[in-house]
Amino acid sequence: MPELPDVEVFRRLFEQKALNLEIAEVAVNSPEMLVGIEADAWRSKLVGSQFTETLRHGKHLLTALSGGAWVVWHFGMSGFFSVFARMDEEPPHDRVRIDFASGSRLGYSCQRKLGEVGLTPSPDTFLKEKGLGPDALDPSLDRSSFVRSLSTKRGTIKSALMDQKLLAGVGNVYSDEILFQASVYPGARTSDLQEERLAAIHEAMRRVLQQAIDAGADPQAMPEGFLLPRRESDASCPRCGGSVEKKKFSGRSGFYCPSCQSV
DNA sequence: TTCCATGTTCCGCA
DNA sequence: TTGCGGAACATGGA
Repeated sequence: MPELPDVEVFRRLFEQKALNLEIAEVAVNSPEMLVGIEADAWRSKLVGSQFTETLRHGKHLLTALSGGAWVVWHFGMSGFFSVFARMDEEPPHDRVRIDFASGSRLGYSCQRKLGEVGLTPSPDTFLKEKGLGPDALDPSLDRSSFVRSLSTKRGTIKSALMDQKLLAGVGNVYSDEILFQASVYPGARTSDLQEERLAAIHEAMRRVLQQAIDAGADPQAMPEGFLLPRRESDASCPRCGGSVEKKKFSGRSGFYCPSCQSV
């Protein structure tokens, strides 16, 4: 679930439900998911404090604490937030839970435990440490800088789009959608693509991510013509009606339409 | 039972 | 030396 659009939806939920509330209690049910800090130390940073602002970079969500530090949330393949108005509710696989003095609670669930929760002094420090590229929707990643950074890549265009050090936020599902919308075969060598095609991918990337956010990252609410709700081998292509194919590209399964997408 | 899953990191090979 | 691609990671559903 959690690629850029999903995390943006989480950010908005957090912004709406968790900002400026005193943190009364913190439960760390799966301490192994905390990175670089002990559960007790992390808890005591939060309790008595408040979240004051949020920032999303790619698939990471950073939330500022009134004490100065920032909590870093990463959702792996199965993470999400849930908010409860009542204290007697709790979702399954609740790895971390924050109870607010106002009586509501925020749960961080991550069934597969591939996510991470941590603490950083500042977003800058964190981004530098991780070596993340610019956020895929950042205006600074314009057509020319997108083309420039992709021009150094040797592998497939699909894996280039998913390289978080190049640009942050695009994962397996949205790389497929972007390439479908741009009519480019996922297994095309990046170095074989002309500049106009890279520019088309850039344009499709911005459009797809924004539309997915507007749809609340809900597959059923995506615009007509999206491949995303049809990630099955026997599905029909929303554009030509032909059959969607599934194939491994550098270890991940990609879905594409062989007649609409080409090198 | 075996395979697969929307993420990241590590290792071997070119 | 650098970078690509596959395996591994943890867990549960088909």
